[in-house]
Amino acid sequence: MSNPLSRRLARFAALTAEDHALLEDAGGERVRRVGAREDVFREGDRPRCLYLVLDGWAMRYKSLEDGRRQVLSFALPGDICDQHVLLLSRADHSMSALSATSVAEISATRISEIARASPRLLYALCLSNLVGQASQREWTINLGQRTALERMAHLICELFFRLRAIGLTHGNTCELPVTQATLADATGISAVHVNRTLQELRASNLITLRGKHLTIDDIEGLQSVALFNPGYLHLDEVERATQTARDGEPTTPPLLLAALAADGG
Amino acid sequence: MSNPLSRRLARFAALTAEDHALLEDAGGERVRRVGAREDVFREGDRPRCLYLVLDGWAMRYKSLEDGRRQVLSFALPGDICDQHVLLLSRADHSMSALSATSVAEISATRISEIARASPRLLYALCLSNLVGQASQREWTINLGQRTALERMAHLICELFFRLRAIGLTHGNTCELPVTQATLADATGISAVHVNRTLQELRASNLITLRGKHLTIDDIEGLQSVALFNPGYLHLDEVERATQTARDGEPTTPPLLLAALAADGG
DNA sequence: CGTGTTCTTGAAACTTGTCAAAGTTAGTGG
DNA sequence: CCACTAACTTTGACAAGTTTCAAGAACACG
Repeated sequence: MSNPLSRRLARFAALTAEDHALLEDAGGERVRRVGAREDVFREGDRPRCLYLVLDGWAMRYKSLEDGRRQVLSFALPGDICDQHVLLLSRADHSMSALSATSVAEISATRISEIARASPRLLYALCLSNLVGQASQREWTINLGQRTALERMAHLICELFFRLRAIGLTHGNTCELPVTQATLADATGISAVHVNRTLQELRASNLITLRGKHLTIDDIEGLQSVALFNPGYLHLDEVERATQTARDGEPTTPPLLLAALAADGG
Repeated sequence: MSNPLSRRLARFAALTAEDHALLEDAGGERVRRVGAREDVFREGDRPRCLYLVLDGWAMRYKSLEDGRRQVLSFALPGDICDQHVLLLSRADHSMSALSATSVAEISATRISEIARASPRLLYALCLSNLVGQASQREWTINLGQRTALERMAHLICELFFRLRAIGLTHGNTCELPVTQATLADATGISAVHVNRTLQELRASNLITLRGKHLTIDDIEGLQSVALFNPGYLHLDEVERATQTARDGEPTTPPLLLAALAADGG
């Protein structure tokens, strides 16, 4: 019940005891420890399995030929690297650990076993995938439309909300094991300006940031600066999904895949 | 054989005559004509079906409360709006036509029929979906790391390559029914600066752009300015997928959904 | 207790945005 | 088919935001 994948998927569907049991040994399948700054997989690698972050922070990123680098997303405990790695012949981006991290390697066949055994789990996996897409869209907007200050505030909001959803906050504080250089690669602003931007957020009494220790002093103020609306994170999708579990079929039209499972199962 | 969905999916898998037949009437299911600047669906709408662009150009976009707007992607003939609309209770972004456009409305049940009837089609649909995600990642990098000039060049490269793949180019020219204001919303730069940037591309003898008529004068030069690598568009994915069709099961580990279809079918 | 990484600061340069107005094009109705 | 209007493109001058470079301070690790 307490493994990260269970907790994650439980956000998207009301899982039964059997569902949890199914996920339980998936988490233990094969665990790999990755040190800070080490890659989990690299652009161009042949995909072998899905990676599930059990503990620690990771990021997905992609580089330009000349060395410029863009962080695509941060992966927190319970997050699965996106499924493209299984369908395409080569990974088109890399993933690396920001702190000491442990990741579970889940084979494709295991995933499909899980999905076939439980329509709820398939539904939850699809939703988890779609939430990843929604986040990528939000990052697109963040980079395209927001100012440096707004972007930083937005990123901090996202991380704080996500950490809170998985129980990794204490009141209004959390860890932020990310260097300013990495924040720069995530927000598309220079490292120097990240520094100035963080100072501005501090000066506005919105956050306190010392070392890797972040405190949100004024979450509403921060959200308002960031034009942050947590909807895209779908942190409470479970309400609708609960109906799914009850009726056997989702109340909203299912994605092609969810539909498949419902009919074909 | 000649409908846009067929052509699109044929890029991702070697389709049989039956596959094409299946797709044939899907395209005709229900066609809606949308005038320029008109919305196909709007953020907050309840999803009813998938939209397939048959003809004309459309865009997906999302707005900030204060009116700033980010284009998320352009949809050309053969493109499907992404599938999130079916799994989430509310659309989290809008889609609107850039020119007179016709879109087919494909119901969720129809999609799942198609997917269940042919593993190849399911596989192709999944790939189509993943290519959309890869594009979104590329846009993230574009906005985060490239300069205004590089971004414009990159966007033009993407559009030209995509148009060529669907036969909508004539030599090195194509239509570009997009105002500079829209290009601004897509590249995250101001409309005025878009204008200057286009002039710079013209001055470098890379493109000719008069009205809605675009000519690429030096595609290699443009790609090099843009740091453009067409790989993410997966314009030639069919090679691997051909194997799929032959062996009945993909040679690379299938996505959870493709796996489902292969086993459950 | 070094030593390398990360954070911070200042000044100057550069890119991009804003404002405002003029020119051009396209579409509509008389 | 012209005239008129609205939408779109182009221009210049200036302001603002952000980057770059360079150097010093703080911190973290072995």
